[in-house]
Amino acid sequence: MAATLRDVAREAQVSTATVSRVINGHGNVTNATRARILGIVERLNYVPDSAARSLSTGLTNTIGVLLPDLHGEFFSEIIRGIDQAARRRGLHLLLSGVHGSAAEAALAIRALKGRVDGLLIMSPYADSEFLADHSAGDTPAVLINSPVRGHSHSSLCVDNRGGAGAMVEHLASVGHRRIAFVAGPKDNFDATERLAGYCEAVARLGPGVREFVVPGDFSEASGYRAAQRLMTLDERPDAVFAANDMTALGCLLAFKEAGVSVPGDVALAGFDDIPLARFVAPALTTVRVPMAELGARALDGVADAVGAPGATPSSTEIVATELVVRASSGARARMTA
Amino acid sequence: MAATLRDVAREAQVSTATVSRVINGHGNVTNATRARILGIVERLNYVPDSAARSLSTGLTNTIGVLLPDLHGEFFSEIIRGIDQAARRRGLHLLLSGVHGSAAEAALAIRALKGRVDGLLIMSPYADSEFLADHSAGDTPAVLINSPVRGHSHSSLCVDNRGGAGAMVEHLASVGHRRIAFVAGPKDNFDATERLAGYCEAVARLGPGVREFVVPGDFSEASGYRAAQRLMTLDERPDAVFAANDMTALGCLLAFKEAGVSVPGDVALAGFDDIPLARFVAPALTTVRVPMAELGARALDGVADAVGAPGATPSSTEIVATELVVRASSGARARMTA
DNA sequence: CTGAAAGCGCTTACAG
DNA sequence: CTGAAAGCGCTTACAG
Repeated sequence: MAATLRDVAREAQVSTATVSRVINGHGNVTNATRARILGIVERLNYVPDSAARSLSTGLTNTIGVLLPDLHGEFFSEIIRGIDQAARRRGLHLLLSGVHGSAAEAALAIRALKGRVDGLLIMSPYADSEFLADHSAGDTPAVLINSPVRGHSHSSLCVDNRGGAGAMVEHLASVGHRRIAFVAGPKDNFDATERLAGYCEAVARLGPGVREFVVPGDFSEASGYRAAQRLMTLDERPDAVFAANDMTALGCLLAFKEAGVSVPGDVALAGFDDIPLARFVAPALTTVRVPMAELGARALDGVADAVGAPGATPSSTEIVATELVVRASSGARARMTA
Repeated sequence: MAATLRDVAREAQVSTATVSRVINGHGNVTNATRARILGIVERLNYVPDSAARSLSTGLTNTIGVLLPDLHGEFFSEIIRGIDQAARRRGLHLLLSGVHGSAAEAALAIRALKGRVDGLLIMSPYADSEFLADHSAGDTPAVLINSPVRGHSHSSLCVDNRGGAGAMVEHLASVGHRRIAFVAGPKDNFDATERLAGYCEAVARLGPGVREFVVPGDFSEASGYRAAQRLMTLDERPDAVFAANDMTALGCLLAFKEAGVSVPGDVALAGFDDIPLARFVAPALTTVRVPMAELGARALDGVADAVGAPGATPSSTEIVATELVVRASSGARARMTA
C-alpha cells in the first residue's frame, strides 16, 4: 500500500493539516518541522493522491481533449501543440478520440465530468448549442474550427477563407486565368470555407478569371477522378487548386499518367502542407495550416478560462495560414523548401 | 452548481445508497423507486463526479500513456490504436508527452498517481529497474519497445530483428549479394535490433553475402551522406538497406543526384513503411511496423493486468512486422501497392 | 506556527 | 428492498 498523508503525519507527529501545508508550500511552517516532514515524505516515497486532492479542491489540473478522426499528420501535430502548451502550464491531458455522432460526443463530455477543469473540443457536432446542452455549462471550453461561433464559449478557427483567397491570387499573379477548384466534402466546415475563399477571390479578380468547381471529398481518389474529368474539358484549366493536399496528390497522379506536365501544362496547388507535399515531384505549392500552433493556442485559451472563471471573454480567434510556394504552381517567384 | 448524488436522493426521498445502487445498476431496487430516481437524475441532469467515485472505489477507469517524441505518423498511429482499444473497454486515456530525461519521465509517472489504474509506457528511460523505483510498484504497466525485459512488468516489442532478417533475405532472393546496411543511432533499441537482424541474416546467407555497415542516425541527411560514401567505394553495393525509411529517402536523393538508377544500378530498402514510402519514385520496399496494432495490444495488456491484479503473467510479446515489396528493391516478385 | 474538525461526492458492507 | 454510517485521502477555514 502506498503511503498517505496520514502516514506521513503520524511519523512526523504532526497533524495532517501541517503535512498538507508543507506539501503545498503554504509558508507558515517552522523550518525544522518542514525539514522533518520532507524527510519522511522522501523516505516513505509519499505521493499525494490526485483523486482525493481533486475532490477537496474541485480542481483536477486536467484538460479534456475531444478530437474527431483526423488524418495522421494533423492529428499528431495538433496533439503535439496541445501537449507542449499543457506541459508548460503543468496541466494533464485527458484524451477522447473519434466520435461518430453527436450522441457519442455528448457521452464523452459527460464522462469527463469531475475529471477535467476545462474542455478543448474539435468535433463536427460540437456547436455552442450542443455545448450548452451537454457541457454542464460551468466547464470552460474552447472549440477548434467549430462551424458555429458560440456566445458562451470561445472558439479558434483556421483562416481557411483567407488562405484559399491568397492561393487564388498567387496563381493569378503568376499568370494563370482558368483556375479550377476541386472541392471537399459539402458538410465539412474547412472544405466549405476554402471553397468560399476561392469563390470570393475569383469574383474579386474580375472578368478574366472565372469560377469553375469540381466535386471532391478530400480523398486522393477524388482528386484523381477530378483531374481526369478536367482533362476531358474543351477548355482545360491552366491551374487546379485542390481543397486539400491529398486531393492535389490524386490530381498529380492522374496528370502524370495522362502525360500532362505539372506545372508545364497545368499548375497545381493544394491546402494543408502535409509532409508529403515537399517530397512529391514537382513539390506541391500549398497553404500551410499551423496545426501545432492551433492546438497550443486552444489549450492556452482553456487554461486561461479555467484560471479566470466568469471573466471568459468568449472570443473567436482566427489562426492565420501561410502560402507556401513550391514548384507545382509554376511560379517564377521565390521558392520555399 | 451541478447536481450531486445527495440532491437526487433528497428529491427522490431515498438515501444516497439507493441512488448509488440505481446509478451503478446494482439490481436490488424496486422498479418503482428505480424509475422515480432515474426520472430525477434525468431532470436534474445528474452526472456522477469521477473524482469522488475514484476516491471511494480506488479505480479511475483511466490508463496513463507515456510517449517519447515520436515522429508524426508513428505518433498518430500508435495513439489511434491505443484510443480504439481504450474506447472498446470504456477506458479513458491520460496522455503524457515527450520526456527528455529519466527524471522528467519519473516526475510524469508520479504525477499520474491517483489518476490512473495502469500505465502504458514508451520511453527510452523506462526499463524495469526505473519502473520499480518510480512506478509505486502497485500500478500495472506495460512497456512498449523497452530495451530491458522486466520481470515485474509486461512488455511489447516490435520484431525488428526478424523484419530486418526478412528484408535481407528478400534482397538476396532477388539476386543481390553486396548488401550494405545504413545503421541508426547506436543508443536506439530499434536501431540496434535492426542492425542485429541484418548481421544475423548476412551470416546465415553464407560466404556469398558479406556484412557491410555504414553509420547513420535515422535522419534523411544521414542517409544522404551514407549513400554518397557508398558510391565512392571500389566495390559498390548492389543493394542498400537503410535502418529506417527516412534514411532510405536520403539515400534515394543522393542516388538521384548522382545519376545512379534505383533499382537499376542499386536496390534500395527501408524500414517502417511511412506513408511517404508509397509515394516516392521508385516506391520504396520496406518493412511495415504495425503501430496501431502495437498500441492496441499494449492497451489491452494494461487493461487485463488492471482487471486481474497479481495474476500478471508479465509476458514479453513480440509484434510481427511485414515485408512490403515495392519497386525500389528491383524485385521481379509480386508488387504491393 | 499548529491542530481539530468538517467537508469534497461518492460507495459499500452491515443491519434491518 | 432500503438506510445509517463509515470511509476513500486530501484541503481549508477556524481557533488557539
